[in-house]
Amino acid sequence: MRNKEREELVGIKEIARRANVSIGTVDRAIHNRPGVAKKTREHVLQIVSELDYQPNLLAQRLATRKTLRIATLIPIGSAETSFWQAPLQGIEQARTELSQHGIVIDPYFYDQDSIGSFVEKTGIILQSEPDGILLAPSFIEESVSFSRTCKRLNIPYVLIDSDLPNNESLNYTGPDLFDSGYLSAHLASYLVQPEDKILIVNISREIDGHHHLLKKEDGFRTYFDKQQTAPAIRKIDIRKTDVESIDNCLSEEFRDTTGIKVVFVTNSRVSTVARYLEKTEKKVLLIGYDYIAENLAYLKKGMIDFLICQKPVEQAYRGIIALYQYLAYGIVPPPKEFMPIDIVTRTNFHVYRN
Amino acid sequence: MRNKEREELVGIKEIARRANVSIGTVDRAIHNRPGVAKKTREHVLQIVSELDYQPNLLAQRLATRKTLRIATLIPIGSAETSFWQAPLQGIEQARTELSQHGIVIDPYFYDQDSIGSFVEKTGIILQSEPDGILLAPSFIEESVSFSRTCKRLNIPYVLIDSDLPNNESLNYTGPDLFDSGYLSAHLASYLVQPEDKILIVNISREIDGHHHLLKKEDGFRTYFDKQQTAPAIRKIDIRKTDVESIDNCLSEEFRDTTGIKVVFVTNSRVSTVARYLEKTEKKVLLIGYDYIAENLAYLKKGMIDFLICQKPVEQAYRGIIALYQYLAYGIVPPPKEFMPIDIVTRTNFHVYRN
DNA sequence: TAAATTTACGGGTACGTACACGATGTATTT
DNA sequence: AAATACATCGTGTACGTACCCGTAAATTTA
Repeated sequence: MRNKEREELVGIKEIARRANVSIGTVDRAIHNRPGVAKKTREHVLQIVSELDYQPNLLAQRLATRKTLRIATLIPIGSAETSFWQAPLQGIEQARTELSQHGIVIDPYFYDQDSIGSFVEKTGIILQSEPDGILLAPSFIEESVSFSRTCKRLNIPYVLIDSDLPNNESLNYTGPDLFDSGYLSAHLASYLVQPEDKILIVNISREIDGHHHLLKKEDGFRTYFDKQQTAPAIRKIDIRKTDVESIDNCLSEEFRDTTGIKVVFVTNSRVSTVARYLEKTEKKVLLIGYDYIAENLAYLKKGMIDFLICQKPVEQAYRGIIALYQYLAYGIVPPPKEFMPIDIVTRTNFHVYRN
Repeated sequence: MRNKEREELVGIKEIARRANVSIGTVDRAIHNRPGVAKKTREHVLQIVSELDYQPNLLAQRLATRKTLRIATLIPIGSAETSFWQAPLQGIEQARTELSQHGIVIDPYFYDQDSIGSFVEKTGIILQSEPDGILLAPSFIEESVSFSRTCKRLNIPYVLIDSDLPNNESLNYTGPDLFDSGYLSAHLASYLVQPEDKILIVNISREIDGHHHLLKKEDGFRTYFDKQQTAPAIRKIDIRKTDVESIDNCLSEEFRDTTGIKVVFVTNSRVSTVARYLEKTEKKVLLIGYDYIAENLAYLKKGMIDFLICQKPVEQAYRGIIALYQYLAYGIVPPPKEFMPIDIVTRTNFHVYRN
């Protein structure tokens, strides 16, 4: 560690010297605060651009003793799926890092099965008057309504996990659902012969609202629509998510249809399908979603062949960082930030970063 | 943006007040600099731990006007492969971010085909007395020798891309080559029938020294060794890297061997194989390495099916960050940081982050 | 034209830490 | 007992920026 070999870093002081004004005036000019003559301001800004002045962010944040408060609203991890632990982890990570920079993050949670809880929490958040909001929307209409309110109150918000129609958020960081379905079909295409059949399985209480699944299915089908020869594709919607109902629906399907070679489950509930296939000793290839404990168990056993993952931890982390950068430095993020579509198998899950 | 609601952040000043000493003494005690009575020091440290004092990193780096200098040494991007542009990009990214924190990064390059250039550059680097070094080793012996010198001079160094035997570096950030070969075999296993044959292709001037390739091949074979039924595996080593030589070698192989269904190329030169296969209109599945322009072109066309990628940009970026954290804050990184093994196809490359 | 007001600008202090220097006190030497 | 050495500690300044406050100059009003 050797001492500074100062490369004459220009600061506000040097600018003041060159412009023959005080540093106070330079400060006002740069932040175009009132109280500086037009001519003086132009002169100062002239020098600022000449010297390509870059403010020292350290000193800046040290001097502005502002505390930015960011509220996050995501579903709470349920017993049925541990998926939402991942985004929460990303939030915690951002919280730890940013606490050094005077950022406070307040996490809020809603019940994915209760619209009321969602509306309730949005009210509480608005009351706390945060400087920015990160939202993982589930209920389309209510979320759109909430986002309008944020817009009106001039509170910037970012979305993760799922985008909203006609969205005007500062940023969306999440998957392109269509593409992930498309990729799944591409993978499936390697696994089937023309005479084989493919089964798409949607498992969700409300498949209409959750257009998640439909977009993935659409992507999946679109891939095969483009091929000249395509296997037969069947699909079932399972609207009761308990084990027994799922077993029944699958049993029925496998009784009626022979030659199913690949099963594509459009969300993280793939483990329940794996459970069924294991129990009934069916030899089919299985593709599903999300790096969660339940699924990994079956991935290791070889019951699940491919998991499509979209870095939920990083989604939340990046969302907050984008918000932070905007609030603290005025950096406007790109409106859409699509996450990579990762393929996780039993031979690479051990080094996967969720 | 609302004003600070100071949550009485404890600083060195508050500690000084409580301990009835000056902030100067607290400073000495914390950094255990000399000049503090044993009793006083203990008292101060007592209070420090009671208050769970966390130094303000902003103020710290603002006050210590040290400039840390990090030298990086990687191969220069050659006409034959653009691979090394990626790590360089990671270096540049780190450089941009860290310039705010008083870190200077000096990139050096060597010619991957010239041991002399490597040795020469290591000499220049040592002469510049950097505070830390990031190295992408190619020549095993010379690199080991260089690392010993660093050790002796007490200059911390980190490795990327490829580890060294008996390595004592501060950190290695890169792929686990064996695992990546193993994964490739797993993918290949979905693509073949028992009667099919698999061809492994090593393309490199010095396959002995470049044990890269051998480790991957080892991982690949190991996978099939564990299976009860395995396809026949053939392999060829191509030691001349010009187009003509590669064409000849491949022609010979495909003339002598029928039923080759999958070709596994153990490095980024897979595009040259794709070129051959395209020209000769062979219908085989192709697996190779690295997200580089040459390969992407064939990926899009469907001539390459899978590319295994290991985030070279991030490797370099993380390596430098690890070095920075160590030099600036004394944070010791984990010795090995294995990168994820990513599977890139023509349906997900557009959102891949190299 | 003098007084009142507004506008423009400089000076000073604070943020939290590091470090040089100087001022104490205590122990050792002559 | 005085002189010296040394250990211990406090003070002051600096890092680069923000922001408050006071004052001088320019402008308007009486």
